[in-house]
Amino acid sequence: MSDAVREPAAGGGATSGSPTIYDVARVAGVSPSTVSRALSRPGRISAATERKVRDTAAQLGFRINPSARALPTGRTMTLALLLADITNPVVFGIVRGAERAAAAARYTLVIAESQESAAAERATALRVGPSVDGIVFATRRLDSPSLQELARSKPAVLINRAVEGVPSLVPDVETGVLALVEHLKELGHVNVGYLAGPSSSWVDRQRWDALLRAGRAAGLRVFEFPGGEPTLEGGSAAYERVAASPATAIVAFNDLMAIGLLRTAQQHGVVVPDDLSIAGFDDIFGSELTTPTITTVAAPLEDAGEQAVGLLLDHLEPGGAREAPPPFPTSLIRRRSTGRLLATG
Amino acid sequence: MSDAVREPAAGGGATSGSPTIYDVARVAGVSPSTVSRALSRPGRISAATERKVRDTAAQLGFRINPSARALPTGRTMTLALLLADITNPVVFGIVRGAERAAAAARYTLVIAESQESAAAERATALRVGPSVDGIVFATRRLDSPSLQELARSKPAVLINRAVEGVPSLVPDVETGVLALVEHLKELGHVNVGYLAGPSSSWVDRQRWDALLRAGRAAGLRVFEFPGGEPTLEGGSAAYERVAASPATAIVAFNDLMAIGLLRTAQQHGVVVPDDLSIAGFDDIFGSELTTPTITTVAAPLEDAGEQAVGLLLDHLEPGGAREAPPPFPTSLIRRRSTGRLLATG
DNA sequence: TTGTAAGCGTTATCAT
DNA sequence: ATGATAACGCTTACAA
Repeated sequence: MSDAVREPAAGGGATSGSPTIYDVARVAGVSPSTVSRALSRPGRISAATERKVRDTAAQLGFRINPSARALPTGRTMTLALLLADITNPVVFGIVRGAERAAAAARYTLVIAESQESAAAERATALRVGPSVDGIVFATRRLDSPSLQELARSKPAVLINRAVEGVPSLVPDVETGVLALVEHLKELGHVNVGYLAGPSSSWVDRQRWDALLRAGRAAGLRVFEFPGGEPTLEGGSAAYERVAASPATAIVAFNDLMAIGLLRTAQQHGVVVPDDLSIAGFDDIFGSELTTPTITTVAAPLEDAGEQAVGLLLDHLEPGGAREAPPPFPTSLIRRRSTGRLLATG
Repeated sequence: MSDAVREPAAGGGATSGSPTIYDVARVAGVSPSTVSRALSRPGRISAATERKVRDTAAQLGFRINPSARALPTGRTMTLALLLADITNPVVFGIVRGAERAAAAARYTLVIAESQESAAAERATALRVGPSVDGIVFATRRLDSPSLQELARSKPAVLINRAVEGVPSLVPDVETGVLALVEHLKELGHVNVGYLAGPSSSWVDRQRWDALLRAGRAAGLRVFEFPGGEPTLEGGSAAYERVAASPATAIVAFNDLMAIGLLRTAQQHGVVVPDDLSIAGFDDIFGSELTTPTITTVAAPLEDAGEQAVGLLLDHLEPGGAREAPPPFPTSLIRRRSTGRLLATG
């Protein structure tokens, strides 16, 4: 049946592989432009012809060639999501949300990882740039000037980071941190240490700033441990410093570090939360698998990913540039890793 | 400096946006075809001209237009990875490996998720098909005929699944399961229950078959609990059945289910592994975060993802179709969720 | 409403 | 070794 299509081309175009609009046109008895219009511009054509064209297109198994379409239009219908680290659980939500939003808008999502360095991130952006209509940056190493420059040559949206002149989707850390500080204060903590993440992280600064402000306002003593890798190892590595400090509660840059710290502390005989309270950020998968489960400041990352793509899509429109969306909310999830300090001899 | 490029087109092509090979040709004083050759076919051209062309290309900030290139060549230099569920920790390794391999080969990786149904998976494959040179299927709902048909119209590779006529990368479950059975036997278990995953899963059948064989060979009594969702919930949901059964050790389809079962069992006062041993598959992030940590059969998923892309790339080559790669190894990771049964009154 | 024809930026086939 | 020139499959004025 569909073999009819495979026949050697009759005149027009070489029927090499999949049928083209020329094939559809010939079979439907219309011109190629009519086919094009019927398929991409419903309504600008008589209902009858449109129907006929769609039918024969379906019958021939016609699938539009995206590259061919992108050439005259300049639109690839593809978006890129740049990630620092795919295996970091924080990004799962973002990826899923972004993919969903892209698919819903009939866009294709390209995922690119660029662990190494700022240079690698730049290179990755430049590499995928030409094949996409826009980029969502969920990276952290790139400096603002580079980001601004990249955003100039290709529509871009930042997630979890704010840079002057580049649309972005950022969390409202304030709310979650405020709740966390309240929580710790209620539990009787006074000395609260912040286990910092990578120094290049915008989010890290936000979290520390919010903690500092809220902590002072609440009458707590807050201080910062130097930044480390945002991983289990990074958390583990901080244990000695934490143990040597006066902190009775630790707020880690993220759950990964919180868990790393938790495990190492436990290995050293520290009981959490009796001897030490630990909290994190992100509510990653795994945070409620530990014993005790991790108290954390969560954000709707899946929504964020979805909105980031939505924002990017808006900027792609001719009249685009919708105003900056409000920060997405964060909230405290109280679990078992925070508690009242146990009075010990 | 680079502003020179932005000048209104001089004769040739409309300099709308990024420079084309025509711009490079004009500036370098050669023909467009020479530019094309210099850029995509190093060596087929005089060293001097190639140098000149490359320099001016760099100077103008020329970036090749992938859509334009794809039109005559038919190669998009893009690959797709189809996933059933992005948030399932099992796929992280696969994604990372695949992305790495693709990037190394200068290919772009498209990620597409298709949770729902076989129909959704098919639709997704058809949707991304035209924009890519090949597809890696890491899905499970599609039936073999559909897969074979899809593979006919577009190079495809399967991961974690074997289908006649379609190249695939599958695990050697045997080895890991054998070790697991030995382990359980050593611990004194006799009645071993298998908590099955989705009935549509090829991997599920492999695991059960291997367990059945190895179990019988070892003189154990093995039996299967009806399949459930491969999630925490799926594992939790099976608790009642497990509790009612004679099993003293449970092998779950995957770690997610194992963890789900573990938690629900614990909530019911069951002590793992004293009262019940639990093991899983995949060694996902989170398996060593639980208390007790999960004994599991692991596979090098990152390598698998990398090799799947490699295999696909091979099939894209003219002389392609390298022979089927050997199954990738699996091995037992002994942790704390399995142990000797505690004698109780 | 529909058809004709000229691009879009590359590659590939010829010549030279 | 290099240069014209014709595709590649689609969109889009411009005509009819």
